[in-house]
Amino acid sequence: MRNRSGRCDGFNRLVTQRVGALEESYLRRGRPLGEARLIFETRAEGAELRALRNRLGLDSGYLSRLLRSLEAQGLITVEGLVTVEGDSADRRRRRVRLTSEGRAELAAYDRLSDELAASMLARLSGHERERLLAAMAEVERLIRAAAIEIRVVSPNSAAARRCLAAYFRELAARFEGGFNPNEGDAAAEQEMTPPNGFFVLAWIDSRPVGCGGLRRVDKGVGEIKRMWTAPEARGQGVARRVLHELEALARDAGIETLRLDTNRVLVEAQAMYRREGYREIVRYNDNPYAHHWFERNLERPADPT
Amino acid sequence: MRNRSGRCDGFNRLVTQRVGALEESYLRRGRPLGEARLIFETRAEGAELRALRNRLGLDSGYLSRLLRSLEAQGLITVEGLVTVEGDSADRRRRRVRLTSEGRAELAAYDRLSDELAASMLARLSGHERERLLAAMAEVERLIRAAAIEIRVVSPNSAAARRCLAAYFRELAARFEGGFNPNEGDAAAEQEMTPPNGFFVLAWIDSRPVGCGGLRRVDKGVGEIKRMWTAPEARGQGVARRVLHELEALARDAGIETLRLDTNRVLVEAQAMYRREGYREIVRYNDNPYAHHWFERNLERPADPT
DNA sequence: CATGATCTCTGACTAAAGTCAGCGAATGGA
DNA sequence: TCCATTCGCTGACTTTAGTCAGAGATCATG
Repeated sequence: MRNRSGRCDGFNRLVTQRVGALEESYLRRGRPLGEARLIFETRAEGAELRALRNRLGLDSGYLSRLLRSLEAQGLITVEGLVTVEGDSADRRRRRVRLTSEGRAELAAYDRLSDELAASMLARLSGHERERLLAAMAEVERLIRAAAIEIRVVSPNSAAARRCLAAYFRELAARFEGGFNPNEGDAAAEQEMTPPNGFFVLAWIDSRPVGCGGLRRVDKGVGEIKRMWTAPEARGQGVARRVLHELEALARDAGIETLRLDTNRVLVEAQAMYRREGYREIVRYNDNPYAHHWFERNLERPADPT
Repeated sequence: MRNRSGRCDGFNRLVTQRVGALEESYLRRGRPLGEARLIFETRAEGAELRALRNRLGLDSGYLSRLLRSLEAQGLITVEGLVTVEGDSADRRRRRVRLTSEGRAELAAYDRLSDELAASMLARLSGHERERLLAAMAEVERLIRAAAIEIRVVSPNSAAARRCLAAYFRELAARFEGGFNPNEGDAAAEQEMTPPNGFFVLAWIDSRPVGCGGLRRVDKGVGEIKRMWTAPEARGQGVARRVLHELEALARDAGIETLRLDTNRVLVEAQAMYRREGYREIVRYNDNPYAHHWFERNLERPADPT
């Protein structure tokens, strides 16, 4: 442990130094770091104040003042939320957007960040450079994966309902003939409460970014349903973590066989199930939206073939 | 380029976040970050004010004030340099040392750093954890390597003389019969100035941490001498970088064959020369301190066998 | 439609971080 | 020996970062 932490320790000190150098270079643009961070975190696509406050850990009063200052510099505009599809948006919430000058500043900050990285890479050989970039990507991937937290929740909780609603909206958009949650398997969620089932949410930075449910269909048989990952969190192994959690819960509940169905357009999902040791089987239900049916025996390890 | 920098960018933002979390946890010990950083950077072995000022980028007045505050808390003592071996030390310079209370505080900060790392690792599987640690070690190693800078200097410059003096001290301590710089090859340094030779220093954070020299002994033949790495910078590839630089300079100067001699106790050096493509040859000089002689043809690639 | 909660904003603060000019002692070369 | 330089220190300052209480608008709920 000491040994391993020792290694982390060196890494911590090293990156603290690099971050120090980065922030120093930001300061050279003649703007306090708080404002620079705000521009940087808003990005070109804009952001809600809420999100900025959480991500940067700012007091709401302080944030407000920083925004006024950036507004006075002509770098941002603050506006109410746009109403999406008749949904009357919460008119208390506000959204920051970079003006074109603001986007130019953001680009300048991005350039500084690039330059620091480049100056760091310049003295390495091509081979070493590739290894460094690969190692950095690996660290990034794994730390992001470590930031995912899986928790069992009630399928009726507010966060769960938001995830399910987003899931159904996506199905309606992607399925060839649309999707009606009342057909298929309407009230499956109600069977996803202990002890006969579970519903889990995946969280990143206390934001729900994915879900999945398990219900018992027979003594030793369970079914996985409602597997979904928020678009902004894809490619980080969220669904895999959700699936593993459900499998562990199933094992604890004495379930040996897991089944699931899926639509033909959800090719990423099918690929993941195969990777995780699920094998295609014959139709076992009459879900009108399903085209493929999978099964896995939890006793056997999940080596993909 | 954009693509690659894009990856760095994500990494930068990620570590900025982690560093933010780390500093927040430091603040929980109820001491301003500036003081905490100072304790952290002083480490158990103490440090010169100069070094602290450079590493942390502090104004000398500000540093002084921070030190007074830590002194008042009983965590550090500030004292003059100790005179080493009759060398009259510069009595303006001062050195910080942690008291036993200070070391306890340092340990507490180290623990916080460990805990953050552990909480980060906790959600990963054993396999992933190992990959993360390996990737972090790789990033650390390569960034450290990238921080090494090699420059051609005069062998009479102050920094060069300091390195050579340290080198000779080390030889005197390690060689079985001691070492007298006046025997062997006394004034070799004088031949290490362009165009007939070169002397290079390796720098980390503008501190010289290693040296090496090249002199021409015949039309197409050169000799490598005075290869040394400071103890605190070993294991980071400093000597390898110095050697590569000298080889490149030799090539530019039309030298095809490089030779060198070494003492039997310098086993790390011998291993490095072999790794870098040098082959042992018969004695080519009468250096009384040499037991092994090596040679490499620069036309051939340096694959070790 | 009353009530409590939430969201942003303002004013009045405090603490921390950092800058600048200059002093006295020590040093290293001409 | 003199002179410019370096090192650490002090006092007087500014800027940045962050906190706290409360106001006004909006929202969710019974």
